[in-house]
Amino acid sequence: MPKQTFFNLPEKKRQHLINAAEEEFARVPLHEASIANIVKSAGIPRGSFYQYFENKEDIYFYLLKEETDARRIKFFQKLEEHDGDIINAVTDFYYEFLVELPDDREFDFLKNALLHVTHKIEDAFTAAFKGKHDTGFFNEVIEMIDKDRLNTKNDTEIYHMLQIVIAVVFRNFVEKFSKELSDDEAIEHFTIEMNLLKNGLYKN
Amino acid sequence: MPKQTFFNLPEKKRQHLINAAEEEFARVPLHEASIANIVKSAGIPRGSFYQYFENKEDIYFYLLKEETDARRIKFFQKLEEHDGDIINAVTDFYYEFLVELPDDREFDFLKNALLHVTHKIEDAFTAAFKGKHDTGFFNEVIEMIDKDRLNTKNDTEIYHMLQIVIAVVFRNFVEKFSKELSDDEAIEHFTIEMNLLKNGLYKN
DNA sequence: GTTGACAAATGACATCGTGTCACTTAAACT
DNA sequence: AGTTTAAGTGACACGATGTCATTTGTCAAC
Repeated sequence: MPKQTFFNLPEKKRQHLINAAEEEFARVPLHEASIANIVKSAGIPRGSFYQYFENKEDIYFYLLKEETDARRIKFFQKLEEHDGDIINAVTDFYYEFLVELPDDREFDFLKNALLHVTHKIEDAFTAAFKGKHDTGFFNEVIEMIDKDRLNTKNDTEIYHMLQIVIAVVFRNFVEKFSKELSDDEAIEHFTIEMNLLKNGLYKN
Repeated sequence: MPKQTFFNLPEKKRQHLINAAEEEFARVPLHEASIANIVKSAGIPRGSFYQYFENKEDIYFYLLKEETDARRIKFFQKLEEHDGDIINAVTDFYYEFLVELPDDREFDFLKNALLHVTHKIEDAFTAAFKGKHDTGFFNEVIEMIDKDRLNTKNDTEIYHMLQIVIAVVFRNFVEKFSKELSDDEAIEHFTIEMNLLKNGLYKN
């Protein structure tokens, strides 16, 4: 977490710094990003950066969380819109994400994150869906899901269903970025996989 | 790829260097590993390292490929043993991987890789299953699969089934390592998810 | 309005890591 | 032996990180 001094900063200066950081993280993935570039672009001295943040990761995960928090709200909206149909909700979510493309900087930021995923980054992303246990979002999703459509009413199994869906959604994002699929191709692939998940891979 | 000079090295010296590198990559993930440590531990001068490899990534992905190549062969064996039943094959594969634990160094090496996955690392792993298009391994798997068990005979859909299976297998490995699950827990989770994949998430 | 105390700002610096390059040594071939 | 080609070597230039002693700013109390 950023230090208190960061939040005490005048709005304008704080935005400047955030912009500079986003720019750098859109340019290159986390491990290639340099604090030197951020402070240079933000026009602040190096020492100041360390007044506000512990290190590079600190500001990175702060920005990433900001980003994913916004998406989580979107996801819950979709889940409600689709009456707890998790597959429809997630498909709509994926579709909307691709179509109303974030601006270039945001796009590149997420692209870099997804193509250079570490476990911590994946956690930050998936927290948008399943939430941390202590925040209770996971349970919230389970409650909102329409269990009548599902093959089971067992919470443990539903938990694993969510894990599967998240893994496949994630994979599709990565594939979209790494193979530079068009939106249409990406959505086609996504739909095929969601249907396979629904109906199962094997004959019954 | 390592340079020719590396392969020209006397067996013993080469093994020494490989050992030193594996040790370092077992200690910390790729981006924290230092060439300084490797050459120090291997007892070779820094300049020599660059005679053999382009950089850190070069030796890392070489080692990772060695590792995954061995596993790919195992996977094909399993696929044959289980008469093309991909889920059974992959479950057996997962089980065996966990039980006949690699030695500590190998274990930590893979753990570090899996917990700090980048797209390139994931590719190296999944290549073990699906192979590169140009090597034809993907087609090979498709041919070996018993399509009669599947919900479709369409190659495109089967391709996506494989992608799904790979994504879920991958997720289970990461979960096992990140949550430090016992082997029993890991296998239980895996089995649940494989059954969900087989039968589908939704009622039909 | 001066003082004192605390928070924030600053940039030089110590440290460490990378990749290169000019030079040395060894090997192979004539 | 002499020449050419490959491999070995470590000092060095460069760039990045995180720290710290010092300076600057702020604000309440007197």
